[in-house]
Amino acid sequence: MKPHRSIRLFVTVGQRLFRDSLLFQLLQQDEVDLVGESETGIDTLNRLLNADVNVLIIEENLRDNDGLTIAENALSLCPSMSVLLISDSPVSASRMSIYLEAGIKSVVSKTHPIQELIKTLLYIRNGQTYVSSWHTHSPKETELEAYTELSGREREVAKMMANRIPVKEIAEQLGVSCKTVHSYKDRIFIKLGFERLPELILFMKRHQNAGMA
Amino acid sequence: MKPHRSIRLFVTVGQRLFRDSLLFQLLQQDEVDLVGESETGIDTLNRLLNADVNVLIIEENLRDNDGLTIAENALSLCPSMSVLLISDSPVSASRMSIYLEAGIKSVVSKTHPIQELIKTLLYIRNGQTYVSSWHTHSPKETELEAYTELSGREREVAKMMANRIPVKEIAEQLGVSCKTVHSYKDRIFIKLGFERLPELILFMKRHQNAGMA
DNA sequence: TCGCGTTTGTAGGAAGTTCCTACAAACGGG
DNA sequence: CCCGTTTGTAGGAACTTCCTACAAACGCGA
Repeated sequence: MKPHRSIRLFVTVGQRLFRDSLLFQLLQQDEVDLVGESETGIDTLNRLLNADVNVLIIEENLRDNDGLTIAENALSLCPSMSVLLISDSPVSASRMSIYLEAGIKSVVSKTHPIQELIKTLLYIRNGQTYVSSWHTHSPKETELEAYTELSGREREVAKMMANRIPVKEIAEQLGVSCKTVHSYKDRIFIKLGFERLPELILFMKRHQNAGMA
Repeated sequence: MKPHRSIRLFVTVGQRLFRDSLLFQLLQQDEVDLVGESETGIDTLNRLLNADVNVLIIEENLRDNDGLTIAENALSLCPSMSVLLISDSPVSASRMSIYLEAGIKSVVSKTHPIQELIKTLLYIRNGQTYVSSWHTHSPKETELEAYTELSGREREVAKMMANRIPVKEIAEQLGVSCKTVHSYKDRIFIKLGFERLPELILFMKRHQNAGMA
């Protein structure tokens, strides 16, 4: 299977600060090709036509309109597009079915971690629907689970890396070669599904705190 | 002058999705050491004491309380801390003076680009106050300005990089060595003040669109 | 308890990126 | 016309990423 074709993405999020940080995050996925962004529903509708959009990520509550309405209109303009709605709070199953009927492919709530959004985006890009698990087990558990998968050495390295200790120094302190430390790093990232250091840092900080509580 | 000591940061932002993406952004600055995060004001107050916080970034409107009140209380607990308030909309000069009087070091609005937040964070870490320019010239202008500083070759490279064309291919197409392309990249990043590819991509996309309009 | 598949600790190579330095040719003012 | 700056070009050192390797330890089922 080929490394999927790129995602022609349009993002509609009201607040610049959050739109920016979301976009930076999304643009780290190298299959993401941003073809447009907007703050409002009307503007989004106006610009969707010229953009050959593949996936639309849109906030539920926009300044000028409600995202569901916009999404419905958008879908009648480009039926082949996948819509991912960002809701303010988790949606109930009944509400979800309304969304699905409207043709929306997935809903991610603002209470979800951002990885959820990215995972969902990658998932729905080919038109599948993705109903994220209503977390029968809390995300906390999943994370702890992941953590316990790390081996002793891996944990040591993870901790040190989360404290921004440079690879070289870690190698010295553990008495192994830099290459070895990199190997641990690779394995940690694979096991936890991370791609970049900030993810690891955040994970470890949260984990530490969770451990204390 | 030494590369400043680290910023012991506490972040209070209600929505997980945005908190996460903000944090990932902030954690890319390697002087940032996250010592805590929270969704609510009360919780923030409870935890500030044990954390030896250096800078507190806090949203203006929290679920349980108003950020200003929390910030004031927080400041009476740790007077040495710098507070950066994230406001929902740009604050007027008069409102700003209220904030400043309360001891808040800076206010960044959710309508601002995220670079503004980071710049401000780095600025206030030593206790200075930072009143961001009320944009006598629009950010658009500043950006265009920056763009015109790129030389011909730099622009070509910038465009190609923004389209995710790999360095090697750029080098071939321009008939120069990879090293040269890297040099352009370096210069582009310096001139525009960027640190990572997503910033460049977003900048170029926005610039293209601005150019078309 | 033996044997075999998996995980863990260890490390090397290739390719790519970042950061810094270099240098000649072109450019732009005074 | 001279000199400082910008532009086009590239090399080196150090580091990261990705992939492969391999022996020792581990765990589980016959």
